[in-house]
Amino acid sequence: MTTARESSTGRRTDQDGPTVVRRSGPVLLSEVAAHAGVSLATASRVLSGSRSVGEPHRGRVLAAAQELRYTPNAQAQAVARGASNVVGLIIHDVLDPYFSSIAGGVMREVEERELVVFLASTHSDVDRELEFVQTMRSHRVRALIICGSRTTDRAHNERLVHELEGYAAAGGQAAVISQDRLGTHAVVPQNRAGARELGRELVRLGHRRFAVLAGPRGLLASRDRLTGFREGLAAEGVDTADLQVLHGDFTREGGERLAAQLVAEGSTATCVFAVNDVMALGALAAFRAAGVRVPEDVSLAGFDDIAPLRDVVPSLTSVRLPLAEMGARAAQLALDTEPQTTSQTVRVDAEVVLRDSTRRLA
Amino acid sequence: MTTARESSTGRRTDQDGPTVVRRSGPVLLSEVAAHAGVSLATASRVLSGSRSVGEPHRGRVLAAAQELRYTPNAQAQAVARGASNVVGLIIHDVLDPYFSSIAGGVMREVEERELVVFLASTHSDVDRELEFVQTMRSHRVRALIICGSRTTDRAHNERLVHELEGYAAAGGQAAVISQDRLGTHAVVPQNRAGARELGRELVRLGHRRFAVLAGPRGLLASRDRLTGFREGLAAEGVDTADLQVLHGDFTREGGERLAAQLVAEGSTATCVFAVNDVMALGALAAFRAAGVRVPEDVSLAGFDDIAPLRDVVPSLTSVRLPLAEMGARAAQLALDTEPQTTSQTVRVDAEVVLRDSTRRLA
DNA sequence: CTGTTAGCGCGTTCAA
DNA sequence: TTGAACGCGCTAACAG
Repeated sequence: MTTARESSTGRRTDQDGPTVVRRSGPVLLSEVAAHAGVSLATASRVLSGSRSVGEPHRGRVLAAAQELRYTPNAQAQAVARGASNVVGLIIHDVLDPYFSSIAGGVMREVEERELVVFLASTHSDVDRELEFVQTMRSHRVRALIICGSRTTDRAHNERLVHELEGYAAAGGQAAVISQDRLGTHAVVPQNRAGARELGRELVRLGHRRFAVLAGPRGLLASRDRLTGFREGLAAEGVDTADLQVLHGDFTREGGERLAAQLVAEGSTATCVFAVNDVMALGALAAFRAAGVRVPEDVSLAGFDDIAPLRDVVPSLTSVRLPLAEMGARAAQLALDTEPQTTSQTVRVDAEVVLRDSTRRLA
Repeated sequence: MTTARESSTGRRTDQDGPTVVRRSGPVLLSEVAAHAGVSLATASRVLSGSRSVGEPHRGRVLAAAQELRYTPNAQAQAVARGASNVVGLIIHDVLDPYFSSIAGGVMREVEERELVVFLASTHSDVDRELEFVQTMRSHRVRALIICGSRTTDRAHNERLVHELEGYAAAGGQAAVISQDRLGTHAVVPQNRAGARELGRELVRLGHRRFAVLAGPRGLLASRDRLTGFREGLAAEGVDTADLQVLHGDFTREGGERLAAQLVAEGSTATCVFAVNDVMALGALAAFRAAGVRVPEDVSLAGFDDIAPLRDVVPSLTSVRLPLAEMGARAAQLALDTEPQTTSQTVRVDAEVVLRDSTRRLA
């Protein structure tokens, strides 16, 4: 066996052996063409499946490609073709079932079209969100999907809109899953209406004194759900002036902390509404730890109806959102809409699902 | 406002207004250069942060880039530079907490290096796994991470190895999280040892009659855990000849179905080992539905110690795997190893965590 | 139907 | 330090 070093150009070493092909770096189309004895153009045509290929040649190119283990350079293809086949997806956290369910829906739709997805998680950091949008722009993603509640942070919103305008101007399609505030396509869960209906149902169960475990004040999803919940209570004749509202993180830990606080304060609420399910799960754990029984001592309701809810006892009352479908819908909006079209908004209904965690009061 | 149509080339329309720039498609580096009155090369230098830049120029380029909202074309950069900044990640399912935890770890490591991740989910379909490896190769990912148990499917393994050899030959780095069978770097959870220790602990709790809810027969993770479990029982003097083993899907539904079957058959086992936590969760639901109490009527243990376990009652005995760290470690192996180096294997210990779902027998 | 040629957007060498 | 020119791997006009 020869120990001949390869030429510094990193190209193939010419040897007299049969087909001993040592090389560094991927196989090139030009090599396939040469190996098949045709021009680069014809090789490109048969492998790109474009059109018109002579049968003596066609087969030889295919054979050469297979033998050489040729894999086209998607990046170069995208540059030459002027359009990439990747979709960007920005979420807060893969570990959060809310986001992973949506991601699942997006990916199903994306993979169906033989595209690839860039996934980035902001961990609720607005600066990272902005960075990722830039990164996605840079990679010329043909569609960009941003999910996660918008906030009242005007400065951030403006920068984001600015960035998205640049993206759109360059021919990119974007869709958000949350509130319709960015001038892009939008899949908008009916947070307010859903929470309103939940409020009404809970009052109908006989509850009058409520506490709400809310997210950060600037988070629109939390805000909308709180507003809707208030409306629901009011619609059923409950005075919401003294509604107890605690603000914390939009996470399991947030819910845990707030519920503990509720217990410590000796809240007299008979029913607690956590504005999302992960917070509700945290609250459930805190109540359990404090010896407060759900629903005997206090009723508990969440929002989103995430998958892990299936495995908790008592089963948790929630407001169902078709998460996977929302993701899929957003992907459709971004992928199947003609550029230069006015952006569309898809409203998604939320449905109250009463379960064991909310009891009927005597 | 003029309604002048853009030229068919889609380039900028020359107008006399101040800086009215209508164009289609992204802003180009050449435009930034022109706008700054410098050559393309200098513009490239300052924006790529390479070196030596005159201060009259440097500033003007930066200003022009900002004004024009220039975003470099990462694809073209990758082609010109000969190296991309994307990492490929192949998992089975984003919705499965096992995989999303690992994905979280991978992404943390990847984002720390200012890289991007391509995420693909196979839904346990080996053909899709192979397709995705090709796709990732095609996109010239600088690192590829494949997670999910290997199988005994020789044909598939060979094709996969073949594909990965091509990837490696082209200079790519790959790491698997599962078994070390692909000739790549590997992060290998000690499934067998973990299950063995679990078996011993359960016997020490007084159990003698066990049932195992296993995954598909060809799945190595399931097989290793079953083997280890057997060894653990045997080590404590339990005869495993008549160990009851049921095979099903490696999913929550699989666990649910098998547990229901166990109940229907009137199993006399006092302790059930589900080879992974999602199966255990499904089993728990099935037992609950059948009126079989855990752990009073039967003890139950799982494997992986996934996050959602926190919220189930009774708390589930499991074998802890540091999922996020495993993902991070795999990313490190693939990203921080010099190409042409022999592939490394990192063994990851699994730790038994006894909780309420497994009771001590009288 | 095929090969030649000119791009795609950018990095980088080479002189100047 | 700067700019002209070439190269990256591939697609798509254009002729033949």
